[in-house]
Amino acid sequence: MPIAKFEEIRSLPLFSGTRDESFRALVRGAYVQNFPPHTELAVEGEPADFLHIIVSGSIELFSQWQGRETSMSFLGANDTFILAATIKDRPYLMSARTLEKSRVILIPSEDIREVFENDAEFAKAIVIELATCYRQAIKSAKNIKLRASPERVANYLLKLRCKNGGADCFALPFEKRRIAEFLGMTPENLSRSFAMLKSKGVSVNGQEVHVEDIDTLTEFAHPNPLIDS
Amino acid sequence: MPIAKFEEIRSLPLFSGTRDESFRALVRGAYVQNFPPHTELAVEGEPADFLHIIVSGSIELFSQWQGRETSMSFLGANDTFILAATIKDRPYLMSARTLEKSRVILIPSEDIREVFENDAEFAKAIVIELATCYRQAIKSAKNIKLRASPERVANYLLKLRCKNGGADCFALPFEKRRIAEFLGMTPENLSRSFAMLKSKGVSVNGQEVHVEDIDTLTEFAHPNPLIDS
DNA sequence: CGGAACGTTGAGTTCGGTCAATGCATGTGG
DNA sequence: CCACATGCATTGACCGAACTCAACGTTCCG
Repeated sequence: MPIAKFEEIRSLPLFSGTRDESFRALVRGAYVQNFPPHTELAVEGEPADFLHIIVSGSIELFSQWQGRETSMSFLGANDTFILAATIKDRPYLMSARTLEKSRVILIPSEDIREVFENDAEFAKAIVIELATCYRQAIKSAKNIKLRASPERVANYLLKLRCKNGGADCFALPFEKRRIAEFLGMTPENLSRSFAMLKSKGVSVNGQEVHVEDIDTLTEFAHPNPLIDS
Repeated sequence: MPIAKFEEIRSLPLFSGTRDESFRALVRGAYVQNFPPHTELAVEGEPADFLHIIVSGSIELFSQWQGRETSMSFLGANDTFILAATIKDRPYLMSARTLEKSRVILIPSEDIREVFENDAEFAKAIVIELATCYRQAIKSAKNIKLRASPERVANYLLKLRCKNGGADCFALPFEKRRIAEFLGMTPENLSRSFAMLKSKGVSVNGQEVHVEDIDTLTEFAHPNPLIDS
């Protein structure tokens, strides 16, 4: 496998400190793949044979139980999944599907574990990535357990606004039904939350969001860095 | 600080592969402390100056927002907290309090980060510990998002039964109010769930639980290794 | 021009939370 | 030893939040 194909990930935080020799060992058995939208890349319960790194596109992690389904997180370019399963050599806890056309690099889990043993810088990068994922999971749990659904929606909009550089007008990044699942509510309820947030100076038309009164919205949402980062 | 004081943790998975030299560096600035019940050891939002390792006793991790509070997890002997904050040098996301008299070892976060850089075996142990915590957090989120409250209670009882060697009679390990918070419900609702589970062959008297019909309970709970491990 | 998927809205129901009263166990001080 | 206070657990009544189901409008595609 020519290393040139992987130049696009060489500079990612996960590999930036990695020795050239280690990097070559990582990409030796790796391959790049393009997936169409709505393709399942991983199914929960299956063994974690590859670490996945997203080059472009977007991917949803979700879980199912007894016919119910919930979104766990949305990933984009440069994100990885599912590192913990790779490290522990255990089955996936979540399934993954593409939301749009996506380009993904797959690295055999064994290679990850091997390089991890021999390259301290790579090990450090892995740990930081894992710690970040863990803290994100804790924040998500706090969001679900401590907030009512309109509060979760309000804080989600504030986060989106922030990601868009603080503009008062921006687009929802995914279908509303996906956002609803992610926020732990039904699509119907998300609609009602949007309707209710009109009184807080928010208007939603299709994918487009207008925040007309940031102060009122913020006062209602009570955003907190220990939940919303 | 005499190394003898720390012999009790030398054999923990986190340190079992660590070189003697590294271990000495870790315990040099460390200290052991005994805390009475209901003592706060950490407050969310504060900087993570120490990694905590529980020698004995039990500790609750919890979070607050807008006057509301929720239990995030219960820890016991040999568990650590809060590793991710130590690694990333960021504030705690959760507060910690003792539930009973507890003995805890505190290691300065800087020492952890330093030894991590120089001892590959220790780094590996850290990563495994972190990956375990992360997967536990994911399981917990799935439990909350995918299950109704009586289902969470039923599965919690099955897990307790398992921890007690499969005996059909065992004691709840904490106050019911704490268990309720942990399971994402009110104490009143936990009572009602217990009442409802009578029809599934469960009787709860005070701290004592009797599982009289494991098959019926299991059929209702639908336990899943990807949630309940 | 259908047909399909999504989003919204309304009506009805269920689940879970709030509040208040009671019971029970524990602990304290007289 | 008793009287009393305190805190937890339970129960019932009530309320509100969120889910279900159904209907309808819209958009997007074939």
